[in-house]
Parts: sequence; C-alpha cells; structure tokens
Amino acid sequence: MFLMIESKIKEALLKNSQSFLGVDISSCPIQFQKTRKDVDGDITLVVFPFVKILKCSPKDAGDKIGDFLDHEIPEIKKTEAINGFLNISLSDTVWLNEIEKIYGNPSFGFSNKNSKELIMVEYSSPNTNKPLHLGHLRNIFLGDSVSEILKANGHKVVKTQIINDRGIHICKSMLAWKKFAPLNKHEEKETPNNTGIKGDKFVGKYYVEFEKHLKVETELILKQWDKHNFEDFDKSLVKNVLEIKATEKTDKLIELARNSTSLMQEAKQLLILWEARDPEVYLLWETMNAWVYNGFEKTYEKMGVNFDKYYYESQTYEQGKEVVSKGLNKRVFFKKQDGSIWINLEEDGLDNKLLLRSDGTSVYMTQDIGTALDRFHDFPEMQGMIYTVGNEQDYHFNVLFLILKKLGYSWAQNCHHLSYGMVDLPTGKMKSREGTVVDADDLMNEVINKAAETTKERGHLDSMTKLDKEDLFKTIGLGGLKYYLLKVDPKKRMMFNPDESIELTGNTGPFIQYTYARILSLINKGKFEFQAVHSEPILSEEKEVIKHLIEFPNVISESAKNLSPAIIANYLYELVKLYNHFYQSIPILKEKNEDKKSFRLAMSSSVANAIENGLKLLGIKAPEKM
RNA sequence: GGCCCCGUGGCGCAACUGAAUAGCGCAUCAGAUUUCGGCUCUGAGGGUUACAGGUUUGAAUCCUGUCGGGGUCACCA
Repeated sequence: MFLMIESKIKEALLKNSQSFLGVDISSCPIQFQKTRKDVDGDITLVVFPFVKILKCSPKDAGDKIGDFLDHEIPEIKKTEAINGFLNISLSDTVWLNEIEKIYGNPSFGFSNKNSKELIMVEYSSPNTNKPLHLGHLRNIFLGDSVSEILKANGHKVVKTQIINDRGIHICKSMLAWKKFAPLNKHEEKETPNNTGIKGDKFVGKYYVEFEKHLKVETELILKQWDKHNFEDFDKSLVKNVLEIKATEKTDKLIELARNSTSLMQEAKQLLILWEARDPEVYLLWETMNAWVYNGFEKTYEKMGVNFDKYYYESQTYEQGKEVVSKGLNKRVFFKKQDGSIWINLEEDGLDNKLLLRSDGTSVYMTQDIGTALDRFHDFPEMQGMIYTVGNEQDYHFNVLFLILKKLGYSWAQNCHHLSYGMVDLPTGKMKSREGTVVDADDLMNEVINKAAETTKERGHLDSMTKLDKEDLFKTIGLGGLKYYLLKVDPKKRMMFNPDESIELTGNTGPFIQYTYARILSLINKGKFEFQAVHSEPILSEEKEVIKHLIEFPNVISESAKNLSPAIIANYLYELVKLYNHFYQSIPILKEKNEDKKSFRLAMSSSVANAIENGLKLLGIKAPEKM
C-alpha cells in the first residue's frame, strides 16, 4: 500500500510525538499494512514498536495515537485500536481522488522513460547445436520480462545474448553433416533449404547423428579392449587403459574409449583447423551457423522477443587474456610452475580458480571476464548487468563478480545473476537421453492450437478476419504459456504440467486476458463519454478494487528490485479476481444514477489499463476480443 | 564429503521480506444467472508451514541441529 495519506500520517506523528506522547518516537519504525478483511478499517498502523518507549500496553498506545490522529488528519473517519494494531478508516474522498488520478493516465504505474541509468540484460544464450526447449523458454521469458520491467522503472535497457558458437561441440555436427548427410536427386547434400527443415532443428539432428555413430564406435572399442586386443592403439594409451581397468572405473574407461574413436579424433582435428581459420572449415562453420540463427530467429519471432545486441563466443573467447596479465601485475592472480594462472579465493570462502590453462588458452571464466569488459567498453554509460542463467551456475557467477571486484571495476557491484530454477515435468526431470525434452517450437504450436480450439467454441470472433483470428490464438496461447512460466518465483524450481499450461481458468494468463476483453466490451458498448466523477457512498466491492489498483506502481518497482515478474503476475491475478467480484455483484451499465455509472466505468477502465500495462511487462498482449 | 538452494492442505503455487485466525488455483462437494461477454461469481470440506530446539511482544519467514529433495565442486561451456 502506498498512499499520500500514509506519509501525511507519518509526518504528523514524527512532528508531534513529543507534545502528545511525551517522548520522541523518531527511532521507531512507522509501519503500515493492509487492514485484515474481517476488521473495520482501510489501513493499519502497527503500534508494537512504540510500546517499549511509551511504557504502556499496546492497547493504550494505540488509543493514544488514534485519538491524536482523529483530530489531526481530516481524511480519517475513525480509528480503532485492537491488540497492537491501530485500524484506520479513511473517508471516501481519499479513494475517489485516487481513481481520478489514475483514470486517464495511460502509462499508469510506469516511471518516466530513460530517467535512470542503462542496464544490460543477458538472456537466452543458446548452444547452437541444440534447438530451444522448455528450459530456454523460462530463461527467455524471464529475461525479456525483466528487461521490460526495468524499462517501466525508467531504466534504459540493452537486451543481449551471448551465443555459444565455438568449440568441439560445433565441430561434431559439422563433421556429421560432412560424413553422413544424404544426397538428393540433384546430387546435392541435404540442407534446411532443400528439405524444408527448420535450420536449428536440422543442425541439431546432425549433432544427434554424431552422438549415435560415436556410441557405436565407442562400444566397438570397448569390446576390443575387453578381449585385450590392443593392436590399433598406441602404447601410452594402452597403458592408461590397463590402469583404469584395474580400478574398475567404468565411466573413465568409456570416456577414454570415446576419445579414442576416429570420429572424435576427426572432430578435434576440425577444431584445430577452425582455430587456424582454415578457409574450407570456416566456411562450413559459417554456413551451418547461419542455418541455426535463421531457425532461432523464427522461434524468437513467434515468441515476440527480440535482442538489441548479439555477442558471439567465437569473437570474445580470446578476450580476457589481457585482463589476466593485468591481474597478474596487480597480484590479484598468481602463476603456477606449469604456467597456468589462478586466483586464490580462499579468504572469501571459495576455492582456487583457474583462469588460463598451462597452454595459454582461456577457460569459461576468462571469457566471461573478457565479455563483461567488452560490453562496458561498447556501452560506456552502462551502470550494471543482469545475467539470466540457471541456478546451476550460482557458484560460477559468485566467482565472476568477485574477481571483477578484485580487479577494481566499480560496476562489478551492479552485476547480478538472475538465477532461476530448473523446470521439471510431472514425470520428473527433462533428460535429452531419454527423449523427455519438451521442444520450444512444438510446445508453442500446441498451446496455440489449443487456444484456437477453445476460443472458436466460445469466442466472439464473427467479425474477425482469418489473419486477426490467427493473431488472437497466438496471443492467447502464448499468453497462457508465458504467464504459466512467469507466475512462479524465478528462484524456485518449478513444475511444468502441459495440461495445466493450456487451461483457461484459475490463475492463468487467458483468465486475465478474458477479464480485460470483457471490460473493453463493456466500455465500448454504450459508446458514450464518461469521466471519473465523485460518487458517494463508495461500496466495499468498489473500494477493494481501488485499494488494490493504487498499489500498482509500487508493485512494479518491487518487481524490479527483486528481478521478479512473478510479483506482477500475482498482482494482476489478484486485481482481476477483485474486479470480477465487483463486476458480479454490482451493476454498471444498468445503474440508473449517471454519476455512479460514470464512476464505475472510469474505475473499470482504470483496471483494464492496469491489466494491459501489467501484461505488457510480462510480454503478454491484451486482446480486445476473445 | 565441503559449499549453495529448497521442504507450506491430495497436486501446483502465494504470503507486501518479522505481524492479527497462513491465502489462492486445480481436484472434490453444494449453490447463483430472464447475462453488463458463465473462460464468471458465492459457499463447504481439506494445514501442528518436514522435525526438534532457540531468539522475539509476535516466526512459514531469523539462528542451531536432524531428516528429505536438488545443484555444484573440470586445464568443459
């Protein structure tokens, strides 16, 4: 709750406590909260904190303060002290004034644009070998929503991602395509273009293909080893194998066999060629990446998500080495005898961490340091960064931010890891090996089709064109999906139930969208002018809606502070429920008194506006009809 | 094993960061409508907030321990 009247009461108390209580209370917290539903009152002052210095019972303290406020503040109708709580009833005009302010303010809840510093938000950041799945959806919706929430709070935002386009895994799908792609009747290798397969799916297919062949070859080798047939292998390897066999560590043995396959050797060879910028390999790499990006773009477009700036690991992986030498000079880092470079974080309760391999190549951490510097170089006015990455990397980001701080970058304290929990299925964890991964494209299509089915049955679509309808089904389907994934506190691991995600009742996106569409229909119906006029007495159903409505700006800033769209989602749901309760029990268009009718319409319109603004922050559209 | 996160009605989630009798949705049962768009609304049953201590006027929330679930501890990214 955030009202002008609260600060007014606060001020009055602080100013006059000496005269009417005999003591100075400025050391006590002045705390307001919502009044319980079953008690009379609008806002409640918690008086417990005063009891100690007033040296009286909570009841007496409440009575004293209540008496004072009754006389001092004209907007207060009455006060009542129960236990340690002072329940304050406000006059109707307080609420009516609030609606007057809210109504007709289209950007209600939002701060002034670009009034605050620039922040970069990183999210999505996929691996180019694997099509996007349900886990990415949570990541992407979260990152995108948080970006919008920060904007609504006045920040400038750069949305970005870092694409993992380099390394041995890419070489695997490149190799598989080279070796195994079939020719079509024109003697051409199959491509996304000549097969019609979406680019990211196409490349993903060859990654799986590689793993399949690799498995076969690995098993052959293991069998050979079992029979002590070591003819094809060099001596040092054989020695290694025998040692591991003695320890019976099968995992390690399999790992060794995998690395001994000709396929793996070829893939490694490709990586070396790539790093040497071999023209043929590089061209293949660029071609296949282009396929993937094309596929990803289609998915992002369907999601209604976009990015301002892309970073590619292939361009940043060498960065950070410079920082390492700087860190060495500052003695933040140290060098081991073999030439590898480390940082000792034991004082901070963490371990030693490697920053540069003995062969001089960089690791993940080094790259991330380099990328961070790169970004601050690209956007000098930037004040902070938010990394949307799963919570399995909590440790990594703790270390990263700590290193940046130790290197003396002041902005490091404004770097946050937006850490989110895994998405589980009712059947358990998603596992690619068991084929239980939910594909992002498939899921979106399913949800949109379902929305089409139910909306056709019950909707008000007669006047709509085919294109409009398709758009609407997308709005509803994706709205449901986004809401489902965003309504849960990001930090928490969550359960994704495919059946529930397409439900339309209960705490769902479409439920909120429906209420919005109904209000708009209400307002359009009469097509007459109305304004926020005063209408007393105000009914409790109305007051409940208004009370909740005025919290909206506060909710938006809370959600930014906590980097949590869930706060907005839950707020909207509550607002919609309160409004539906009002709608069900109080006539609006049928009301004969013009002032009351006008007031209720203005209030409804304000609610619709808040819904639209709130949904926008979740990346969800509010349909006029559905 | 060390470190980090999490345990809230059958299931899925809330609780304004310490406040009054712990809310909501699904599911179950019982009701409301000559509709302002029923994808709505009202009501009922269902809880010792994993367990045991502690701090506090006040604990789901903070501290300690136990149990259970997950993550992480690579010269992978």
